Amino acid sequence: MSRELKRGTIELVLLTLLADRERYGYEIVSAIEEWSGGRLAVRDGTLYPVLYRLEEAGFIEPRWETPDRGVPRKYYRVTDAGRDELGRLTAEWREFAAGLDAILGRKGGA
Amino acid sequence: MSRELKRGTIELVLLTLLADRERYGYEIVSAIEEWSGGRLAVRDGTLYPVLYRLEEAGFIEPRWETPDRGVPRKYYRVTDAGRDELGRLTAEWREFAAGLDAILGRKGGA
DNA sequence: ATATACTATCTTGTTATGCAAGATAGTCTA
DNA sequence: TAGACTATCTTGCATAACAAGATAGTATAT
Repeated sequence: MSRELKRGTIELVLLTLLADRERYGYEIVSAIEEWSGGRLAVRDGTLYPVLYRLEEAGFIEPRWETPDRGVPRKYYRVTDAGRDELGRLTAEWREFAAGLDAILGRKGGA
Repeated sequence: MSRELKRGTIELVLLTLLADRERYGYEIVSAIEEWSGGRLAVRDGTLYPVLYRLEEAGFIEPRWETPDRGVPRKYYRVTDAGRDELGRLTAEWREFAAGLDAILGRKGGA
């Protein structure tokens, strides 16, 4: 899977997964593979910087959970602004995919 | 339109347009807007380097046309290797879009 | 005890590429 | 003689995905 195609879509993917429910970073890696039917994969070294970008932009909020046993987990949830952004990014993706599908000749894309 | 979404798709777009028929660079800029229904746009400063990449890879071939009047035009046509690459890129795009749509279309659940 | 493997977060350096901005040059009209 | 338009091409910048590695706790086996 080409690295370049993923550009600009990972934030959309993360917001979608976190809008479903609160998740922690390491969990998201496997969720992406599962939700995409094995078609998409993202490394954790890619994931964390994206989470920080989203947090700094106010789209998601972290919450540490430190269990008696086990490694601490940092759970993220989507803010109201994050849901707005999710809607915006989704619309942008659909518009882009529709434009590309129109060029490829596929009818009724996105 | 986000710059990042276009990443890795411009070569696919160019090969598609040039597989339709021979075209020159400046013409492709407007063809992209037309074919995409106004949804996609690419600057000429973006286009020419991509054409050189495709030419160097052996996917397209140039042909200068110098009319008695007017600025010379460099027409590109797709090679056999270019058609193979077009098929490969198209499949990759469809796989990626299917994966992302699967994530976007999934409402809750495991 | 120690080695391996797994969970989990985080950082650094590399690389690819789309684009803004500008250079160059010919044509056409006012 | 100026402006707008066609047409190709170059330079430098910003962004983001990733490989690779660091850190650290837990679990199992030998």
